[in-house]
Amino acid sequence: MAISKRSEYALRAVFELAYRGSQEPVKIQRIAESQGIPSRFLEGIMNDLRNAGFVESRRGSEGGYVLVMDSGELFVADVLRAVQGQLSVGPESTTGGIENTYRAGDAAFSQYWQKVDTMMMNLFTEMTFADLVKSEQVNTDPVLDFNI
Amino acid sequence: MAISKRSEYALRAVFELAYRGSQEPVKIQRIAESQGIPSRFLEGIMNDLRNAGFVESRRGSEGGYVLVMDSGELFVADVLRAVQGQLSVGPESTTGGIENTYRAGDAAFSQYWQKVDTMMMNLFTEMTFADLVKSEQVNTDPVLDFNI
DNA sequence: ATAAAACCTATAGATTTACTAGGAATTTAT
DNA sequence: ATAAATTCCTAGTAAATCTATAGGTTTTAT
Repeated sequence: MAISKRSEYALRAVFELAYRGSQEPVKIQRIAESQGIPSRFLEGIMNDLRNAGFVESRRGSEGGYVLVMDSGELFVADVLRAVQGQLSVGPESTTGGIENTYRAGDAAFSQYWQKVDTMMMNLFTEMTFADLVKSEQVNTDPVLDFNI
Repeated sequence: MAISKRSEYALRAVFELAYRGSQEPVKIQRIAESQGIPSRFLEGIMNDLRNAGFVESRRGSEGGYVLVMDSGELFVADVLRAVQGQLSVGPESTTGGIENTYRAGDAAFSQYWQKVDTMMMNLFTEMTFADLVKSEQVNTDPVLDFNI
């Protein structure tokens, strides 16, 4: 699994909402401009996020999107799952043909890819958007920069 | 980064060589049949592996490929690097336009993807083909199956 | 000499990705 | 009520990437 542009945009959009921490809905246009995302493209992404239940939307003049849950309870893994098909790193299982023949290495690789996937998922499941916001603040706030 | 079919084939091909442990060259046809890889496709892959210096080839009637190094000194990461472009998981860096504007989250995400990549690389760099062969034997040898 | 195999280059078909377009539905401001 | 703003829904397209195939050249063992 590679992080697609779509996934990146989804993460950045949620980050933007968490970063602003606004109770008022934020428009797609705003999010798009702030994060450098094509706005029409972002529409579809926000839809996925809404269907997944992470954001609520309001239409009309003062419309936009609001984070439903606390950013400390929303994980990178959640968003990735919502916008990206599968999250596994290993190669696609040969579901195509009726491959019944066992090949030397099947067991070893299957086990290995499973391990890799697990490690990956752990990384994605450990990181919340609150963490990311905190990290951003630490990295950009000059007051916190002790290296000057 | 997702593991492409090409990468999977490369790993399986090297595994096959390590698994056989033969001093005699193994033909592409044999590798392809054993591992279920399209043989013409495998040609290009073996070429990459040769250019990377992991296998040596012999042409002609009794030709084929031999592993150059001990399978305990060859890592999954090496093979992936040889056949797959980049190994990073995070999204492509926006090298396209002259994007100079800093966006909220750049620091946080950049740091995060770097961490993810590092963890990934560790997984790939820790696993040798000798390990995989061992794992395959443990998983398939009935004598070693204590769960019966 | 012949056969068998690696090697080289090109390319076709399929799939995925990133993005765009047009309009319908809904809410707010006036 | 009307108009404007915004989300929502459904296609579709251009480009890239990936998988695989094809034809022919070079090398080697017998």
